[in-house]
Amino acid sequence: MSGSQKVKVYEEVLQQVKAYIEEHHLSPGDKLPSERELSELLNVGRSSIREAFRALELLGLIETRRGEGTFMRTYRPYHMVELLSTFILHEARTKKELAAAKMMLELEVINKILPLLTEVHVEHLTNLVKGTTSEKEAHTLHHSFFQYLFEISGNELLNRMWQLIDGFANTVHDFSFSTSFYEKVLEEMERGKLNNLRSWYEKELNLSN
Amino acid sequence: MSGSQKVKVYEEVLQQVKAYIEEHHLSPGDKLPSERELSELLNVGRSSIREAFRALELLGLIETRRGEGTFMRTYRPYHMVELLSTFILHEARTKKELAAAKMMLELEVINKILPLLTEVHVEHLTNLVKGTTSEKEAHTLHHSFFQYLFEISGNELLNRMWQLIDGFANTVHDFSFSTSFYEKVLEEMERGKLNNLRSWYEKELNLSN
DNA sequence: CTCTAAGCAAGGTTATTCCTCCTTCGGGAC
DNA sequence: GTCCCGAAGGAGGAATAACCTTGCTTAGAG
Repeated sequence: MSGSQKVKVYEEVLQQVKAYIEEHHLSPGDKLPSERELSELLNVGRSSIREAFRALELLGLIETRRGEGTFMRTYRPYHMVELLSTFILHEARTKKELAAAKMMLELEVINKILPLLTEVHVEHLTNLVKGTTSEKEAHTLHHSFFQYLFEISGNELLNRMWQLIDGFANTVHDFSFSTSFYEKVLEEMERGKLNNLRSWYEKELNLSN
Repeated sequence: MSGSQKVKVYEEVLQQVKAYIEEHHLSPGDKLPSERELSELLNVGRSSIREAFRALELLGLIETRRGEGTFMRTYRPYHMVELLSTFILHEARTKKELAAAKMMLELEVINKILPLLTEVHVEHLTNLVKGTTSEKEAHTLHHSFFQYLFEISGNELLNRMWQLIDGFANTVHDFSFSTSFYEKVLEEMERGKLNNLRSWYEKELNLSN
């Protein structure tokens, strides 16, 4: 009675778990309380705890190992990504928004690392591009290329954002770029200036539409 | 037992639900089978169905209305971005990283709306800036200014990302800008070109360090 | 000291029960 | 005939108990 809570228990549990994590400063790899323990601690049924845990697991935020327990995990787009494809298909708008966000992040990282770039970096990137011949590897190249840039930049936040968006984007759309794109980028990187980058990028996106 | 299933039931359910959706061509708004129905159809416990459903619900892929049933939902990527933001922002929260992400988004939105800008828009923004005198209102100005730009751009994903970062950043640090910044931006907006924007931005950020 | 088996803790899964909310539908009042 | 109200059924929300499997720990046999 007392005015019926609109909030579902499992949502409340999610909040509590989040609070627990922050309070105890849990990092990836650390163990969360057991389902039974939490169930008693929060005064909710074990099923509700499990519903919350399964949700977090699908998100890729926790990992649960049978016979051992539930653990924090470094976030990586995961099971979720595969599922999304079924649900997104029709949304042309979502597609565009994801592409825009992805481009923004990738342009930004290039901009940021430009002053930090050394010959070693350029060489590494050149090898990546030259080592890619088949179209099949095209996506891998794109990912490695930019992942490397994000590592150079050292900005963990931007990196996370990119990984997130990249994961989503790839379920919706094939973002393969022509190798000439990377070659041009490298060329101008060595010159230390990237003026037309945005327009190249947009050209590539139109091609693959 | 025949090599022990490693796959959890709720994961299997997820696949089955996905298959069901594709097979029956369900679109947003359509109803999914009830928990009890699915439970019987797939020969699994209702709890397992619920675990799968709660996970999908958290991702924003389905919506479940008590007393009515479970329905497909229009996918919105920013829903997920929001969920993950807590954890992502939590991982990397130096002022520098936050500022970089914020700047990136704000520069991006300016870039995007530039071709769409009309006199009406510019006038609205001018009034915002001129109507702000006290420092106390400085943050409000910044928020209204860019919120308006994001609305013009119509990109909900970028908007949501910005709101999350802006909100988080302001609880941790003070990011006030001088009014001359907005004046300069407006000036160049009317000229239709924004060359030095990035450097102005960085100058402002250094001031507030 | 080493190996093994028992025991325990933790997740995996199902079933039952009860509750609350929403929709539907039928009967009676007007 | 129309409108309103209430009962019934359907659907999700939640708790609890029971039982299984897995993995770790540990005490005891050798």
